[in-house]
Amino acid sequence: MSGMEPRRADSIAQELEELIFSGGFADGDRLDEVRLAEQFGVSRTPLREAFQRLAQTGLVEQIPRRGVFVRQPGAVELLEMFEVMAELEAACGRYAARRISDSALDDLREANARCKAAVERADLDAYYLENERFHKIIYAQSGNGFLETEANRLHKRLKPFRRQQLRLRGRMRQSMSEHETVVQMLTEGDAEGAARALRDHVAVQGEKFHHLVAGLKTAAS
Amino acid sequence: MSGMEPRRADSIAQELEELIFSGGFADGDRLDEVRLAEQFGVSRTPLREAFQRLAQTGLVEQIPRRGVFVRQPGAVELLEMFEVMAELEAACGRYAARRISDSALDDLREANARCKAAVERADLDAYYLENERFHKIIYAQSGNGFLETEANRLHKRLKPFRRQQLRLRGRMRQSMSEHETVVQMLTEGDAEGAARALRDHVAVQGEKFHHLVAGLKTAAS
DNA sequence: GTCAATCATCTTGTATACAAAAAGAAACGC
DNA sequence: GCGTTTCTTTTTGTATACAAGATGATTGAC
Repeated sequence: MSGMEPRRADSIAQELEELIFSGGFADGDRLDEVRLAEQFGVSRTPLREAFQRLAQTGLVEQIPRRGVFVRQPGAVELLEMFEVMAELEAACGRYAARRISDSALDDLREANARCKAAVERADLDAYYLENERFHKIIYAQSGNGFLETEANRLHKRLKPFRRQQLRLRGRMRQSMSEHETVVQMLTEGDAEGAARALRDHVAVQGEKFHHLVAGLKTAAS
Repeated sequence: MSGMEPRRADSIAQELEELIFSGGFADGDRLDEVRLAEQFGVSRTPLREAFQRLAQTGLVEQIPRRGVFVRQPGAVELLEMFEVMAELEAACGRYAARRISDSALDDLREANARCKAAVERADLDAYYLENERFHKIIYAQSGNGFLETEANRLHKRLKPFRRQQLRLRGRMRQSMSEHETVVQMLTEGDAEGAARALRDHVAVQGEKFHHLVAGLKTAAS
């Protein structure tokens, strides 16, 4: 995909991102420049560059003259992000309903079929992969490159949380039927219908997750 | 507002931002690290930090081992950005219709009245300022902090372009009447109506601007 | 004369060195 | 004993030095 050798700072940013996503750090943890530098075997310079990349996506907060601290979103902020994701997806759907190509519609149906197969096998990983394909096709078919980029950005940030939410009982099956509604609306060229279907589809994910997290908190207290 | 001394890199990023916004650089121009460093009287290190800030907001593009290049959006990309802005504002409006407080509604009416006064005086600067207040109130009243942040981010980026578009004949007056529709919808708690009014209000700005730029290009060729 | 290869130069990326600010510890006064 | 103040230590921010890739010129082959 890219024959270009990435700069060291880039790969470090990616690795740190993975670490934070996978729960390697708690909310508020300070990222020690010197410790991480020797851990990665580089100097502080590329690390500081990596920190800025992370700050840009909101994964860490840089406080001047204090340091950088990981920022794991709480239940409320997560719900807010899912709400925005729902709006972006709705917008993609509205545009895509008017602009989507026949071949893209076929791709959508194909991804959906593979999703269905994954549900039958209860294969969470496969489902997750095809689900992502499904959504990215819609982003692209919005015909708005900026919208597509923004949607992908937020989609990526919500990735680790969406996954947990899928584990809820019956969620995969429900999600599938929502996908089918989306495809139908896009096929009919119903812009508002597609927008509504996508908004609800994504918003429900956020709400489920919100309940999940809120529930955990209550249980822990 | 902030008693905190900003780091040097921050202020440099801001200055560069201003420079790019105000047309100090053309699309594709390369930002020379050493030249700018001595121009600002600092070393390359804080400049490189500043570059990353700018890359994050999309003002410049960093190409590994090549350098950073300013990226002035063209007519198409600008239209795309306005379309996304329209969707974000519509979302703010939809939420705000259910959540807005009475005092915020008063603030909105007040800002609108000052807008009107500015139109009468044909005072572009005053109009622009109050218009911004108007929109930011709606972002805040969405009750979704993440949405508010994202809306403000894009709003800021579109700032220099929105301004030019206001110069079109009759645009300020039209914009005013659109504002009044928005206030009415929010007062009535009509979520979909507020969303539609705001989407149209912002989308038309993008379209006007698109025509404006496209027209310039055609005339120049 | 054109094209290719090599070499010189310039630019970016990284490492190290230094300065200044914040955090923490110890001494002092009450 | 508690709070305050000073001093030490740690940590961030910036400058400089060095390494490696990219650009452009020069040379040579055909």
